[in-house]
Amino acid sequence: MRTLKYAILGLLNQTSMTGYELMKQFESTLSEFWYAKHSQIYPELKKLTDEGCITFDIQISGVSLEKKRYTVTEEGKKDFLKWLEADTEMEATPKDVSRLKIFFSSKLSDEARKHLFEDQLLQHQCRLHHLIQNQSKFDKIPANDSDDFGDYLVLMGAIMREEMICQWLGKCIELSER
Amino acid sequence: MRTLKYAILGLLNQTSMTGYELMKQFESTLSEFWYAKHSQIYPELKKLTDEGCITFDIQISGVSLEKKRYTVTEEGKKDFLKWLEADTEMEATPKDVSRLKIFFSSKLSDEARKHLFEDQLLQHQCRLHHLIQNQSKFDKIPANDSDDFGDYLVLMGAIMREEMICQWLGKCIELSER
DNA sequence: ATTTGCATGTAATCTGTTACATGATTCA
DNA sequence: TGAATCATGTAACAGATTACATGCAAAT
Repeated sequence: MRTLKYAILGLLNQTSMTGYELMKQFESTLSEFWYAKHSQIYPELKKLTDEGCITFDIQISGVSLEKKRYTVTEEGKKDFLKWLEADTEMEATPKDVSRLKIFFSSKLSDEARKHLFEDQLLQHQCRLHHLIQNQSKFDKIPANDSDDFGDYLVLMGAIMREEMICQWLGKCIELSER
Repeated sequence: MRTLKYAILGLLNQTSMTGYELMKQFESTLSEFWYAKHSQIYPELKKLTDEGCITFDIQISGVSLEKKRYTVTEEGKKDFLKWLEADTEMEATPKDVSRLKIFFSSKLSDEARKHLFEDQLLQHQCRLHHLIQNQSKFDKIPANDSDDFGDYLVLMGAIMREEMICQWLGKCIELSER
């Protein structure tokens, strides 16, 4: 499906960047729904260059450090928009080790089961806290044609997801203690 | 992490099964949080046999059809419990192509963006409907030491997730139309 | 000076999907 | 008798992670 390709094209379509900056974007904003390590990003950038979707120019930082700043070509923009406009058939529910363990939780002792639920609850409460802090960077809802609009929507979605998971785990604890 | 290994051990720990029946289990119950194709299951069964986690006996069905019925060994049970009891550090948020598209949705026309949201909403409403139908197989909440307990919890979690996503997409449509 | 972060790449391995391949059984 | 399903496997490929590998720049 080449999703990494389109994630990169989409980001470069917002602003020209180096591979390192792309990596930072994946770590920060996009980490709630897509991500890639540098070992996957650099080869993909090379491939996209060969395919004519992006170009780069080399900038020298300091004395001799070479940076490759990548920019989307017209062909790359076309390619990206075509992907964005195409229908997305719903994927299978994502794999989730925690849910798998909860599925088998009847095999645990009462204490171990309780620990499993409460440990998960704590971790998700922590993530929720961070997301809410993140949200404070928006002082108002961005316009639907600004780059921040999608950012706002997915952050809202992430917060709703974590709230739901915390609720669910709360119910699991409740039902487990009957 | 060998998660497939433990998913298989966990299922076989409930009842002995053939590879084909395991595949069916992945397609039905577990599909909300784990799954595997037969092309991944059969090699993994071979590997687990070599590792001494499971054994099999061959049954002849009809005239000549050979079925391998797999059973967990004591070692396999120990291995499974050790995995189940170990702490699970929270994974990265799962990758999600739809959310990636929504992240970039400001690049779409008003109509295309509306279509994206409404198409997703429809698909998730449909999945929610199926999940609720599934839930009706439980006439009461299973005891926390029965095999059905985990089944009930993850189904509840899946329903809550789909409800949350439908709510989120509703809000996306709302904010997009301002 | 040393540590942290910037910056770019490759190699080996693991996980998972799609396609290839075969054959028996059951039901209409 | 033909189609759907049961049943088992392998091969090629795609996607992603971990580890290997190098070197510059900035801050302490």
